[in-house]
Amino acid sequence: MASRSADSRTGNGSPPAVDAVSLAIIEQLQEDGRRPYAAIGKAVGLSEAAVRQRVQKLLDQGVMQIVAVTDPLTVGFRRQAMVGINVEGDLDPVAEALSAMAECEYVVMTAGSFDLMVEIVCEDDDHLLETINKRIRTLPGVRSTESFVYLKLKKQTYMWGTR
Amino acid sequence: MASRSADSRTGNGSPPAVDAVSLAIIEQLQEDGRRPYAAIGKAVGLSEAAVRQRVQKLLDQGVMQIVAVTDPLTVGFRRQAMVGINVEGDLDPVAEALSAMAECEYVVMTAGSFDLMVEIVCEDDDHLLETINKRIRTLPGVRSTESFVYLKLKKQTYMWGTR
DNA sequence: CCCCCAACTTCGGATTCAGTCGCATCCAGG
DNA sequence: CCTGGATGCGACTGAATCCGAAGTTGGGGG
Repeated sequence: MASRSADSRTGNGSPPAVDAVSLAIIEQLQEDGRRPYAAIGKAVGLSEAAVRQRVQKLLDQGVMQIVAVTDPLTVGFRRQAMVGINVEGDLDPVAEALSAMAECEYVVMTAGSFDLMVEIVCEDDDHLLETINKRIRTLPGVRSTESFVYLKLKKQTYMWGTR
Repeated sequence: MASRSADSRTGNGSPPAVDAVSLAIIEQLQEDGRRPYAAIGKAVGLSEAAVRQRVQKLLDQGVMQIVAVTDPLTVGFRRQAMVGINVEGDLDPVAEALSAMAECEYVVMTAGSFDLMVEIVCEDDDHLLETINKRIRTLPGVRSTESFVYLKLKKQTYMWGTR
């Protein structure tokens, strides 16, 4: 029962370990997020209902989500950049502020010569400049930034766990 | 008609501009990749079949894909890093080699003090070291690398075009 | 003016989804 | 060893959804 208390923890404990069958289900849905439960069941050796229950649980637990992902260029976002940021003092408030910005697609705290790295998705050069210069660099605690404008996206997969 | 010939091009011409209705459909599927076509139709003002046809075309054209995305930590990948790379000569062969590696989730050519930036997803420290030290740094043309190990992922969305 | 193409709607049948039930298995405690 | 509770699975049923085909409309281009 003492071990039970650990179960309620959100993420990085041992309990939420996804078993091999659920991994196989995830792989199926990574190929096609709309694949019918029956087809998945046949592929992984489970009944349709069992697959449905597992998928529902995986979604509820936040282990995976099923979403549409788009090519930014074709939906009108022509400028992207990775921005490395150095911060003075506590990282959290800066990370929170960045996360609240719609243009920040990706915010991560890192070890190395940057404290934070942020991926920015913008419509055009003006939008990108405005975002970096007026909104990020003016955040309290931001000491310096370095931008890496995207020239060409060569690979982008969503296949974690498919190895 | 001369402009017509450009239509056959894969991606970055003007033609594949996604109209407002398709954008609305994409937004629906970004919220829930399995939402029924009828529900989407009601939301965007189209019949169920019309939505289905548009979704199929968007998928065929590669404008979007519907996939399951997972939290790397919960499926056994505990070490991630962004790696900035400087290259000697042509970037393409290096980018190709990186794209072929399963551990490289994300490969992009950039302007700035790195030529390439790559996101690496690994199971543990050994795997990460092996990947960076033995497989990336030994690629012909790679002049230098700089690694940014992830300490905490603060935000990760898939909402391009939902603004 | 007519033809053609693209996109939409309607429609019916096959499939799939969403609950619910009972059963087998597994563990903890008596 | 045996019992009680919880969990995960397969089977079943009605309702919703998916899917292909066919018919309709509207707008260029010849």
